[in-house]
Amino acid sequence: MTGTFEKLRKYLDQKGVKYNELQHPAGESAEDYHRAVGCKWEEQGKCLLIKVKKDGQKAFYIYVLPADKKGNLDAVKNLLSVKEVKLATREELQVATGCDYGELSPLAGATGLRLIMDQSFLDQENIYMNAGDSTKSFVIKVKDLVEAEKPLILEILSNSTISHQSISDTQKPTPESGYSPADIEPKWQAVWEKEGTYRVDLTKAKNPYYNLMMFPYPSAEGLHVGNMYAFTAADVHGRFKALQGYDVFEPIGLDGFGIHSENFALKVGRRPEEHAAISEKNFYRQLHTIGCRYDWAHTLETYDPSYYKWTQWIFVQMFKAGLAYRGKSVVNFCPKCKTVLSDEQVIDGKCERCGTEVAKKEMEQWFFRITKYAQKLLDNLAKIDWSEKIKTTQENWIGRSEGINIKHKVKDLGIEFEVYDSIPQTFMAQTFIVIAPEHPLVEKLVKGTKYEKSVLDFVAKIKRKKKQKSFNIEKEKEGIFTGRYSEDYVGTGQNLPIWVAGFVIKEYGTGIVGSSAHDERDFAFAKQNNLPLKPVLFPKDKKMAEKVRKLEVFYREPDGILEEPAMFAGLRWDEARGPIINYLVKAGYAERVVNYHLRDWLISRQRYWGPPIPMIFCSQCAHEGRGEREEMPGWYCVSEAKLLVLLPKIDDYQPEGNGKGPLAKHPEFYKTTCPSGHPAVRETDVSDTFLDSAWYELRYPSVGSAEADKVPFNKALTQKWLPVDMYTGGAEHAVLHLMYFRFVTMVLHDLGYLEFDEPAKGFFAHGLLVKEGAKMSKSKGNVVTPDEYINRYGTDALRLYLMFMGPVSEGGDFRDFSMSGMRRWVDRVWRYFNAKLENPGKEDDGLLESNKLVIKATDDFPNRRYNTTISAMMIFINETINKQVGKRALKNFLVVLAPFAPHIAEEFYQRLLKVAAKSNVVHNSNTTNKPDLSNCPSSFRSIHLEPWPKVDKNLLKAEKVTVVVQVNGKTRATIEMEASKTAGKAGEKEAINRARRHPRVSKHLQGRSASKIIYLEGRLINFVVS
RNA sequence: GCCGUGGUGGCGGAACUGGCAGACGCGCAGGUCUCAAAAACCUGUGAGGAUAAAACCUCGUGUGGGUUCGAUUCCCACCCUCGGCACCA
Repeated sequence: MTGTFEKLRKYLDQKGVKYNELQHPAGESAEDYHRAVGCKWEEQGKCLLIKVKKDGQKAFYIYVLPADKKGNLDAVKNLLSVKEVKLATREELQVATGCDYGELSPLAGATGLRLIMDQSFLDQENIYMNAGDSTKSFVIKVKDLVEAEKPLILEILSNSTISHQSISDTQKPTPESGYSPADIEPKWQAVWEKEGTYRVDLTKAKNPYYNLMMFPYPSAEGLHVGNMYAFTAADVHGRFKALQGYDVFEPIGLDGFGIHSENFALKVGRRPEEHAAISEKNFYRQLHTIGCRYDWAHTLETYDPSYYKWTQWIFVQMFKAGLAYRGKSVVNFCPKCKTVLSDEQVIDGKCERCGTEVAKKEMEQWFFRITKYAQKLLDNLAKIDWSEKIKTTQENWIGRSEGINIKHKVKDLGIEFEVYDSIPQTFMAQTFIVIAPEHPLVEKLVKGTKYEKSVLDFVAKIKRKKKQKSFNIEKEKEGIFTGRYSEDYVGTGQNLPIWVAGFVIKEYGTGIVGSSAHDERDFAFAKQNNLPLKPVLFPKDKKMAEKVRKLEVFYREPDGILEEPAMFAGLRWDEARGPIINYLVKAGYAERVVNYHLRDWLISRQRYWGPPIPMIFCSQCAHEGRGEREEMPGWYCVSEAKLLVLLPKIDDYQPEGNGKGPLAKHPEFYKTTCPSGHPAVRETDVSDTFLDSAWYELRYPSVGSAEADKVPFNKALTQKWLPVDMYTGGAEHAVLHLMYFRFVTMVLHDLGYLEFDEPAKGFFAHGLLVKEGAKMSKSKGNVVTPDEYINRYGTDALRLYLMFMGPVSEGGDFRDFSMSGMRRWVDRVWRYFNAKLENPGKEDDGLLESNKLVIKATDDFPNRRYNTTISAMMIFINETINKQVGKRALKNFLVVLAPFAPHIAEEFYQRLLKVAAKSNVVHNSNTTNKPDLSNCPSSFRSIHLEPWPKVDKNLLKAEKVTVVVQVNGKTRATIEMEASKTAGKAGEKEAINRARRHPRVSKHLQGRSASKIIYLEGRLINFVVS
């Protein structure tokens, strides 16, 4: 490496090129720098290569990466006054430059000069030149540089013949290592498939382990590297379990029904089912390449009629159990997707799928009564082994709140109503009542009074504002008096005025709130509307208390002291809660209630691409008050025998946003008869995509089974394999998918279909893989597909790279900088094994090292600390590369490697078996991409089904230990001792004596006496001196 | 505001249960080999000081306190990051 900064300076000086130096802010990494410069790493575009030979010495390469290819090309032509400039792809550049090594990005790893273009070659005067030192670079005028190098550049351009080579050519084995993932990976994938290495006999398996990962929805751009990150993490776990002797069932499928897929299909002008067919093919192709141990005999797609028939069946069960109902309410409506959304699907007031601002609309919709299960969803959290983070999030989302409903009666009208209060300690402070504008009671209160018009106008205004999203929830403290009073409030004889206020939420509690001086909102509302306030809680500080009394400040703290009612005076706010609730309940003024934040699951979607909701409505029956369920006259579910309700192929499948789905335009679909034979109509809405994925884990084992079209899930298989042992997925689904997933299982349990009431025993939340600090998304254009990287580095190296980034739970930042480093390591392993297998050591050689590795790995795997396992493997290679290593140690290493790099591990394990069998057959690595299975032995023994190595503890006993010697807690020396000699009194004495004699220690002990000596056997000695 | 998570070199990260801070890797620097590259291999790499060179010394895990022979780890207070929730009465 000669591309030093100073050399570059010298070069520029020599050429007379003017430059400025740019010092990068401290702490900026090369990545930060490149980002700042605005260069996109993943630019698929072409770049211009200029080779600059310098004074017969070393060569610099200048890479110009234009953002806008066409414009820049012309600019380059102009500058150089040439007719033609050829652009090369990165691969071509590699070939042309001979830089055919791991790091293929033209901007990274290139020796010598790097020239990075920001945006436009034409407009951008300055370019940044950075020579190896990422902390500073030169800022040079483009023209100056090109002018100085013109003769050379011209010469090079005229001479260089950039040949067109395909990507696969770049993967040709390098002569040094001979490692070619393009050869071995498809080869072993084919062998595993042929041998059924990952296929489990679902009925006979003795040790079942269901390893599930959240299936992807087939998006437009294909499987991205974030999916692969999650899948690899889950797969490593599954592979480890298999090595431990479990029969691991690891299925995969596609969540291809729903708005997201439909929106994309619409965008590209393709029919949803056509898009599904195309993306299915692509996804399964990609999923085959990422090296996971999928069971390809048990795939499912949610849009497959044989699947969604049973999604509809679940709807029917919900209806029969009284858990599906129609409700009219203000719902979230996405104007772009032209459909309603559940609360969970609205993020920051925007549509979860498309980011459009969500509007409020009053519509009648299908709901699932998930709130009925709120308590169970909460209680069961205690018995499942899910990550705490997810549990907490669910807990918060369910939002259980305990309190009381205080009884009220409207004066003169006699209407009774209740007011929810979760902090009733300050009930004596309540001086007025506020009611939500949407509350039905409002109309009754003002009917026929002089307040009627103004109140109803106010209500209309607030409704309008909320609809238009112009209701500022932070600031609005508007309200209006209804003219009514609550009579004799909790027996105090006081009448409290009833107001309508925009800030009250109709859906929470009773939609009516008792207001006091000890609630911030009420406080502000009262001040604005000149309502009385009566503080009853005061801080201990006299001055502060006076301020509270004068209503100068708002106050509510747990250590405040209550003054009223008299019987509780002197109690602290936090200790008064229980007694006060007891008092109010006993006196009959209130009753205990529990409220939840969780709302019912809005299930209908006015779209095309989903399972039609299997319901029929008969207006005649409705009129006569007949129906399948008493509370829902006119409604019948499609009988189980008549399922499936097939989604018809229609041409006008685009959503119109008129409150009805596209199916509503098709009488041939919706015209039917009710069970009594009257003409009736089918429901034309489809169900939410989250219903599709709320039960898929139940289906996987039964896919392809004899009665797959007769039952949603086979009873025996379900009993054997479920609940899921380990479920891996993203934390972002904590309140969406994971809540519905649990809910559906609970319902099916209560209906007697399942013996368990939780779908997954374990859940692991993987972190998010981001791209240079930003979330990968199509809109940002930074979605990375694994294909490209698999082509360049191989699946094994990519898997290792992803798992080495850090703990899987934390996610990571995908950058292609260090990936070449991992490929280098895989190359190193390749050479290592070639050498070791050629000349294996004695049986015990390397066993100590491999034992240490196995111990570390055994420890790390359950915690998914894969990064440290990989680190331990690197240490093993480093420690033994120049030593003799026996076959046992080699095998141990390969077993640990296998979950991460399944192909290379298999490759060398098979060679190892041959060596062990003293066979003279030398394995020829194929040079074609076609897998050659001819030399695959019939009695194929895959490394992936080998038992996890046992640790030989005797070996470790013989090892020397390092004892740390400290003086006053500061490490001054270390001494080596045999582990066996550090034990007991004798060991202590020996160790201390040796420590004292150590020059570095004695120096610090000189002239001072140790008042205390701490000895930890075999680990540490600490001399405490004054 | 509430709930949760985290803060360690140039970067990703490591450190068992309170016991050598910075494993492993990336990057960078120097070297070997090369006509020259690439690859490979070797060496160095927290900061500061000291020295001809070493040995060595001091500081250092967001900030300030505390507990301890000893603190990245435990306790208290604060600051910041990133998630999630939020007029929930």
